[in-house]
Amino acid sequence: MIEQLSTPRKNRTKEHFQLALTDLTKQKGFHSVTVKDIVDKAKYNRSTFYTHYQDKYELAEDLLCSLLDGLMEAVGEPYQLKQKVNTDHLTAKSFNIISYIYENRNFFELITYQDTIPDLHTRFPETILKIYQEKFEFETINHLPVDMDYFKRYTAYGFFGLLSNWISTGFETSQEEFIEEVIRLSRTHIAAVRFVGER
Amino acid sequence: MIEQLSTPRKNRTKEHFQLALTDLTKQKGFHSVTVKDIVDKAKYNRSTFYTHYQDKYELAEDLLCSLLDGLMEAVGEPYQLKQKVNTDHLTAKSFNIISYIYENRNFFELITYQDTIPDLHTRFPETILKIYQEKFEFETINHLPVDMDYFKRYTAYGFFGLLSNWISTGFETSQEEFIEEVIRLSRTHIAAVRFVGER
DNA sequence: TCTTTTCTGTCTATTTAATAGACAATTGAT
DNA sequence: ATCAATTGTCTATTAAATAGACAGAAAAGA
Repeated sequence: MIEQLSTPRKNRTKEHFQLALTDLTKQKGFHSVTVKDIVDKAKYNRSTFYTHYQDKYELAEDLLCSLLDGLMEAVGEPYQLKQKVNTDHLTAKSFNIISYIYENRNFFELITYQDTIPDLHTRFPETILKIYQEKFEFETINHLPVDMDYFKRYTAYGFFGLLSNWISTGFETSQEEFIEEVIRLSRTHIAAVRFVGER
Repeated sequence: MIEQLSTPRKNRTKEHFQLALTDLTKQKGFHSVTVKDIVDKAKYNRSTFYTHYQDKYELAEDLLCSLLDGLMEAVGEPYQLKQKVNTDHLTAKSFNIISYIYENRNFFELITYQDTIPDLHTRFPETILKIYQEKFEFETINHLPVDMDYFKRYTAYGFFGLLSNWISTGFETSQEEFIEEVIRLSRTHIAAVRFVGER
């Protein structure tokens, strides 16, 4: 009698629709993707689509949220640090944002398209910023006094710029090399990082 | 009242199990893949697995058949030729075996693994041979008389050797370049090809 | 422009694939 | 030798998925 909002079965079906939308968006651009295209690709009945989503925009929103929420959560675990870490000791392990994006590159490649998932181009960098705001604490080199809000925005968008390039070039440089580059640039003005706990 | 042997819904579920098995086999080797692994990966209930397959071996067999049958069928269409074609006029369009393998490279990469889908290492080349036997007719350079059974076996396994290398090197050379190479080698002893119709 | 086709969103009724869970037997690892 | 995990088989249950109709909107063609 209790109808579940989320079950393994529902999630599975939704994921298949999400994957279909991702591929179709790359193929023909989001605006020209039809619900029929999606159900044909995912091999479901058209009725099934409407039991889960109102239209393709709701599906796109769901897809976007799934991956951006996933990105947020990926930061906390499993390599969460408890004390502050000097940037000259930063290791690749700290950067699970990067590995998350790489693992889900099939989705994040969508930022290289113009006619793509709605709001992706704004909400992806916003999410990076949110992570910086909520999950990290920074210490400037020589304790230079700065407005930390601005500093976080500055470094977050700097990082976003590097990420965009990494994605757009088809992940040419390896994860490890890319992380090294990010660390090198961080050291120019960040003395230490603290990863803020979830609770 | 009539129970269908194959429905879109069944096929879809089976495909998901097949994909899960493919990935897991690459990850940990076929012998150590469990049914539990498969259902966890594909996100189905374990009971569901047994409504479709007896065990992982039956799934493997199904997967193997799907792709080898697909390969057979890919030859006939859509570029089936009706008259004989001189090898110096062979074009890339004739080689839909190659494009099929490339499109399904996620599966065919399994030949680069030792502990892989049972019988793949023998049945893949056997299928290539079967295609040569049933779908092609050859004409040797200068009409040199040969036992055509042997000739087909010889050229089929030669082609298989090239394919194996192409797959093993991670599809380094492009489809087009690879096809050109195959054509060049074919010309050394094949004067003409005829694609045999299905019916 | 008008015509035709395709797609949409919403709605039924139906069914069957998927689920949950128990069970003893088997396997694998320590 | 022991313990945990997995297997294969079996129930009963259910809700996701299907089939299909419908009028209206949108897109494509003439």
